[in-house]
Amino acid sequence: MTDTLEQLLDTAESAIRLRGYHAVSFRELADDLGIKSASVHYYFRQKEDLGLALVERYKDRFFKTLEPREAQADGLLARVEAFCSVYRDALVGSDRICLCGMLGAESAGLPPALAASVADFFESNVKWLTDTLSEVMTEAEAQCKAVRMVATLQGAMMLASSLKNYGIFDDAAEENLRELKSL
Amino acid sequence: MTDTLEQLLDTAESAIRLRGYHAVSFRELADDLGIKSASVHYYFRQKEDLGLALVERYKDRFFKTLEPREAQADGLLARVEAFCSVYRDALVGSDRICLCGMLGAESAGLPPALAASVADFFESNVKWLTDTLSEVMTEAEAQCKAVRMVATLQGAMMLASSLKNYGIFDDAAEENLRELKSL
DNA sequence: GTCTATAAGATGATAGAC
DNA sequence: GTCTATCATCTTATAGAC
Repeated sequence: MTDTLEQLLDTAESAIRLRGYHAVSFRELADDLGIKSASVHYYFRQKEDLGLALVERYKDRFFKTLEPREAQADGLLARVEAFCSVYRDALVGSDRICLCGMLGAESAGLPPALAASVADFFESNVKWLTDTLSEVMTEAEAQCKAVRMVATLQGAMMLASSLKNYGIFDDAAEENLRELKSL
Repeated sequence: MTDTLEQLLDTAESAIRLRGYHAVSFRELADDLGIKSASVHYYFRQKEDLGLALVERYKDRFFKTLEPREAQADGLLARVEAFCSVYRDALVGSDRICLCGMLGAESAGLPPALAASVADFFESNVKWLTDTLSEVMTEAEAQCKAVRMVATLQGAMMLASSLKNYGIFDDAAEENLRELKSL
């Protein structure tokens, strides 16, 4: 039996990734856990604090999932494939888009600190890919391709979710890799 | 002086594209227009009706903007560039992401009819690009590239908005076209 | 840690006057 | 068309008991 804090984070992440930050309330999360909303406030004084904790946890998890896959990958293409596979697992494993994809869209309506933490996730993503791709091209070229790849993966999650068809994510992601292979 | 309905649609679209469907209220829209929320209900009985009207108007505007640019474009590449330019103008002209990009992310939390109308926007987008690209490749290949292109444009809007840097959209979009040129 | 109780305000929506 | 008035409900958040 997981403790309440962990259950709370899981439930909140799941709800926000499905419907967005403003569509999720402390009451609803409390109901899901069989507690009262005042108890949710015990863990997170404000909703913003919950959001910040969720994004921090999400970032940690993302890179902790990526690291061993990267270490095991043989060659540039395999490392980029590893990166894409973390995205794919996030989508397919939860039937939800990326937490930061959702919050990134809602950015302008979020508490500034939360929006900044989300932006940091994207910067880290782009940096990781840029560093990886820089092995075989100039850094400027690598950054363009890195930005495009993160944009494609995020957009493909949103599209696949709206159209209720994961094949769409795979089509877009494979197209990404196909281009890299022909390099 | 535009009439109230048009002002209402403009204000609502602007607010939703900035902060999301659930972060926008009838009261807030009424305040922006200097009227009362009961008057907003005169135009749209439910919030869902407003959402539906917004997406319909957005779809119309998108394709009415695209058509003359398509007609004027010379060759496949120019036609795809025309498509991308409608996206770019939507982002840069309003300092906001695509209405359907925002609602697509929030899809699972929206009234089903609204989510369906948003999905239809994406299907139309993919169909237009698939038909265009089919001139020079198989339809299966064209569809993969079409899906990827819409995903990239949508994701790039979200990224550019989160990172507050339009250069990011341009990098991703140009990368899209570069690939097409080398075909 | 979790509860009850409560506050102050927002929200979608309606009835009916002007 | 726009208003006032009102509703039931939800929301974030706090104080203080157990």
